[in-house]
Amino acid sequence: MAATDGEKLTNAISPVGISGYEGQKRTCYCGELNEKDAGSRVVLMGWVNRQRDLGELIFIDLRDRTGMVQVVTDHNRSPESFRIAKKVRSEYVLCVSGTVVRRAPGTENPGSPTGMIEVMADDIKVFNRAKTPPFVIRDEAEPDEGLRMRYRYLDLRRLPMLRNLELRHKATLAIRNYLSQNGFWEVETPTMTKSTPEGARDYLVPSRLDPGRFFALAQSPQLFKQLLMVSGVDKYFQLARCYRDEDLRADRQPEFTQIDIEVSFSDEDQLFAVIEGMMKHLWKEVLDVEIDLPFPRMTWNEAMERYGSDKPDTRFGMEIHDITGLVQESGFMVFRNTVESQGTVRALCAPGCAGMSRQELDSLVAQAKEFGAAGLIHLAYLPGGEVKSPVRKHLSDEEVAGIASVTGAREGDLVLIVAGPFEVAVTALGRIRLSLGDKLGLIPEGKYKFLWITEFPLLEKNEEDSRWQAAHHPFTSPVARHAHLLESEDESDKALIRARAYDLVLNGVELASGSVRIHERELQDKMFRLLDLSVEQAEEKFGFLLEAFEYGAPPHCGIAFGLDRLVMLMAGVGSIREVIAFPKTTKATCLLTGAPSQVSPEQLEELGLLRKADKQQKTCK
RNA sequence: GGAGGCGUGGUGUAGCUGGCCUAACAUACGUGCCUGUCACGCACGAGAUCGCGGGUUCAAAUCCCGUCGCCUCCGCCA
Repeated sequence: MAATDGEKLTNAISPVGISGYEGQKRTCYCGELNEKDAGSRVVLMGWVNRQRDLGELIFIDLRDRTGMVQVVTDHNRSPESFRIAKKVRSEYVLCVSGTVVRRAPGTENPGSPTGMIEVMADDIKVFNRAKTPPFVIRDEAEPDEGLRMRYRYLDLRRLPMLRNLELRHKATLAIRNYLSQNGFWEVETPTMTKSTPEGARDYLVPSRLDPGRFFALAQSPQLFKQLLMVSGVDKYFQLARCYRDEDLRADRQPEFTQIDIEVSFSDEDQLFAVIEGMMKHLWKEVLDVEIDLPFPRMTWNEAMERYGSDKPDTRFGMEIHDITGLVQESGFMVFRNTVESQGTVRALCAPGCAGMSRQELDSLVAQAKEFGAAGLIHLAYLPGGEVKSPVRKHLSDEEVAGIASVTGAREGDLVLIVAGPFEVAVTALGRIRLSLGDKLGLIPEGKYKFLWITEFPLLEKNEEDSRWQAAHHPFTSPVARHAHLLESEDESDKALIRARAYDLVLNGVELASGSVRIHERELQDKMFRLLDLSVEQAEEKFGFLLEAFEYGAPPHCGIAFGLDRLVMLMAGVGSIREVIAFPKTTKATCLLTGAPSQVSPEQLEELGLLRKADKQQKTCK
């Protein structure tokens, strides 16, 4: 029990005697010792991972951030250190002096990197004792994540977590080095800035000196980096903390880090080359993995057509196929009606899945519906040539054969079909593709498939008020061939305009996002008109940027990486919390510090958030 | 805003079609023994009113309702 431990710690007469740190120098780290060190005297400092007391012989696994090494004491050799070792417990903090020796034949531990040697202790000092930790600090242990976050400092003691922190450090260092060598300057921008009306919800900071007014924590340095281009910084980058008050996910935290980059007098091709070089450098430096350049490029349209996603995982195939032409005169009315109402019919082939059970099929249908599809049709191409499907009787033999031919389905395969509006049909199948790919084990481990997605739609319709809004942000250039559509009278043309916006995708994860910016005032004004923004509104929201652009803005473009996601993928873990030292829960709280917390009425009053009267009322309660 | 999963000694789990549960197992913890362990071993011991609140019942860890916490997903994230 915690209380008992506390008593033990404070009341027990120390049998070991805690030593202060008196300048004794550590000579090396535990995990770095090997056979070459045999014979040398060392001074180690670290935590007790485990003590094994064999009576007249005691082993201690001493741990620091590099790893572990076995310390031995026997009572003949050093009675004093033996006496101390006897009382040592897990997580005690020790200074061990001794000699590295090769282990006797037959006592080596091939399972440990330092298993060929051990340290014969002739002096052990205890810097500190430790309560029994709330969970075992061992690499493979996986306690409840809430508990890990509550005691994050203990969770981070686990070597895999320390590895993640180290990896993150190496990654950011490699990025800084690479960008600096390529002429980029790191410039800091304000985190306390002006609230932006569009985009994510802001975290607000009240101004004491200007009661009733608020700063917003920056959602990104977007506007500042464009101002820096106007300033002639030319090549900018920043590892910037960003804050967004939106619901959390495994890959989303309320505060996160962007690798923010912007360059002047460059187009996509030049920027892509710099970024590709950065990724190559990063993977080589940190993971010692060679990656191939250049990265393939795919337009947004093609990505949606083939993978039903704007961040396709191209580590495996199972692509989506268009069978609209095949079924436009189908006897199955769902298909025919879809085609007549300008919809589309798409299919994908799940290899070897013809034998799927009723239950598994039902779950696929449920998934498809969850992803927005009206339904999901399946055709099982059974071994022997028979085709089983709830709609088999509505389909002609030609249709059945045609679908097999287009999707590449063979005997034993299952074809899944969704009919509906383009984006609905392909995204539903795209999600099914991912979930099946995972289930069928089609996704290879250890592969890095980078991919540029280009020509995103410039605008998208806001579902709530059906207004057009910028898909990326309002300063994104349209592609030249669509510039004329900006002024088109035809409303449906707006959906067709493509932007000079791009994402870098890795293994199905959006790693980075950017665009070529508008740097001419007239084009920008057209853009605002398109977004139904009046001159006044634009002025109110981004006036300072528009004004800056009137003093000579260079053409510029940029990109921003989610550093947390990048490191997550490099570390091979499933959540960015694993690569963030002190993450927040899915309710955006910090279990370690207890933030967010209440503040005193005095504090609120000082900030102008509480009137004196309210305060008195509150205190009276 | 919505859907789902989980919550039982310090930790990880079992039990959860109600009663034989006076809650099991492993590990950690405490004491003792042990000179080659490395998930050390052996013996003994201590440790949980089953997240919290309410209900149903003769009887609730178990069923129902609510609530809190953690996680996953949808919406959301210019």
